[in-house]
Amino acid sequence: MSSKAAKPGRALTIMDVAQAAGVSKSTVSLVLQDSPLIRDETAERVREAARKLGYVYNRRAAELRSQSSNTVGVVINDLMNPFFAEVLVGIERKLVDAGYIVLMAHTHENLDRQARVLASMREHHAAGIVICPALGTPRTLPKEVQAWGIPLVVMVRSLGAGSYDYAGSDNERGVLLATQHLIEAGHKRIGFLGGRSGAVYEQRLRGYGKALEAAGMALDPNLIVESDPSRAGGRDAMAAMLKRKPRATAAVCYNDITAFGALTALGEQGLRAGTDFSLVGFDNVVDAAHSNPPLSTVDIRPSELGEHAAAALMARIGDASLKRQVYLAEPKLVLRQSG
Amino acid sequence: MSSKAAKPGRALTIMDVAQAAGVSKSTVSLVLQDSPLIRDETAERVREAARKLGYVYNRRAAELRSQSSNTVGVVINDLMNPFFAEVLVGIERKLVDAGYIVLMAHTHENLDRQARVLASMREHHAAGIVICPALGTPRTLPKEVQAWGIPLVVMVRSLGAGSYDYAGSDNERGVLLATQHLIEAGHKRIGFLGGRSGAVYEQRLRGYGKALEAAGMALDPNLIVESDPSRAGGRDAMAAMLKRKPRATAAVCYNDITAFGALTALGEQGLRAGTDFSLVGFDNVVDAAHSNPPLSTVDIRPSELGEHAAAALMARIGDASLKRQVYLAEPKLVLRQSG
DNA sequence: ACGAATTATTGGAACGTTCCAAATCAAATG
DNA sequence: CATTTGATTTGGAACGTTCCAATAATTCGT
Repeated sequence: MSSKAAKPGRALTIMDVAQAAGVSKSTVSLVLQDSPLIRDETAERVREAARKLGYVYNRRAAELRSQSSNTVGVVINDLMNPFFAEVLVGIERKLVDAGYIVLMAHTHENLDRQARVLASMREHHAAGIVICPALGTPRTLPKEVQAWGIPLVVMVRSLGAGSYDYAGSDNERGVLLATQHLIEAGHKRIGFLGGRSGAVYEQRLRGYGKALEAAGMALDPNLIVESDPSRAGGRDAMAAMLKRKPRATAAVCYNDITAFGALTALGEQGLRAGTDFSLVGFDNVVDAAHSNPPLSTVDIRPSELGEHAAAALMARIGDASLKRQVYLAEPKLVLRQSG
Repeated sequence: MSSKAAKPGRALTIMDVAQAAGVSKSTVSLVLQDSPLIRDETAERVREAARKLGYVYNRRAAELRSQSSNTVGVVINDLMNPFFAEVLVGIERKLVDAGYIVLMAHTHENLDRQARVLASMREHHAAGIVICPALGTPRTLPKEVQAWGIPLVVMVRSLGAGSYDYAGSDNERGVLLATQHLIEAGHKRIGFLGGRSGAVYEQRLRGYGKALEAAGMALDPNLIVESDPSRAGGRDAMAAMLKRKPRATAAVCYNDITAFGALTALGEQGLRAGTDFSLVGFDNVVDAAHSNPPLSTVDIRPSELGEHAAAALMARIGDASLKRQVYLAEPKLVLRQSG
């Protein structure tokens, strides 16, 4: 709003404010920290001077001296997937509301990039890091980052056993629910569509297998088709699935984004999801309610997941000795038109 | 990888490395900056010592002393829109490749939040900021941020006349192209669907009007229906549009995401885009190629746009006296199945 | 082999804050 | 009025770098 001085030689410092207010720099510092040590009257005078001069706090200097930090690193593997965008939004909101600011990096599933940005965040003295690890991330990552002395929470993709904080969802159960639903609807040939590697894939696929098994149905490998976890991937996967005979009549998808792609492939064959083929996704991305047709899916509340990850990180920053924190979103099946 | 010491009293500093390498702290500093002043042999010895000790560079201290910064602020208004996610990815990639790191904030179109995060980035001494301003951002913002001494580039939403750097697209021409296409396809009742306020909306709407005018067609306000720029909004808008009589037979959408919503509404009426109704979007988000059916749209290469914004910012950081930089993506119509 | 020119290295001040122990002030006590 | 107590305020050191001017080491020309 009101920025007066910005020219004078160097930047305004606490000393300039001190002088203008007729107090010492220490007093100004205390005021800026809202210390109760300073008499209200004095504090007000200092604040007034700061405002008048257009002083701006130098957080770098402050953090250097106090060995503190209010920046948090967030590393995301695939922002093109709206699921992660939602998660990121949740994280960011929670952190900013708590007074942090986010150092964000996108790895695009590239391990080199991931290593680089982590190192950079370390150099920047991030107060903590939340990461959704790129595919192929070594299980030793949490230990390594912790050795740096930086609190870490792993998100979505678990990294094997270990004592790191984690926020994710119960993937196995989620897909189990979805598959059961299709079974109950009377489908006899149910496919598992999309996705490929990684812990999440395995967990979801397991849920599929278990549901089939519980219903006494055989798992037909012919009905599992892998793909990139993207819309394009889902489209290709569904196209492939429709070619396999005997044809599936329903499928649970690796995630919503592949389900969207599958919807397209169905449309291209003149098939409509919900009537000609039953489809259910996973994630319940906000747009799942508005796809064509609206997608039945497993809700794991993505942005809440992000908020929980952020909360866990802040808790860990606050107390390094906390016991392991794990948030597992409880999956809920939400039925819409696609299946 | 190899972190040995992390315990000893305080954190490792340049002085520890100096001692271990048998040189002065100044020499170590020079080595860390890859200064050619230091003999190769000495430099190697220093690096070796640093590696052995597990030294990590303290960028905060360095930046404080040198009054430099390698962090850039990026503020985004709506990450839920894949268009912005793509733009962000482009920005991030370009910046990280150039050695910067991104301070990211999401405003969710909230002016308070925007003001807060900008102030925070200022305190953090961001080297520059790229912003896609929240709706209702005062036109004075660029001047204000520049007065802070922070290079700024405005993205997507222009902020009136002024000498700020800008990266966006030729919205009027883009929509004009789209509308002309529908006219040439023989449509007589063409709607404009979705979007609401802001510079972008006005520009796109103007392109629509101009195309109609050039073809000697009257602009029927009844065919313009506003909405949130979201999938849900687009869905509602299309539902509304289909109710107005006489009915439109085609529409150009404010952007891809509303077009996707429109596709859903069409589906719900048993109509298929491309045959029963022609629809064209705007942005060419990557998923536009894989919607159901694939969306005809105006391509403005979102991630490239982000890269250009980042490039402009870096150029400005490098030379404050540069003349105004403006990148306007040249829109290209890409025809797929929806229209 | 000697001073000049060049190349390498270095110590101390500085960046803008916070921390600490000590100094000052006001009020209260005896 | 001197003294103790508690509330305020303060100067200087410290955080871990980089910058600068100056010193030390090396190379060169003759």
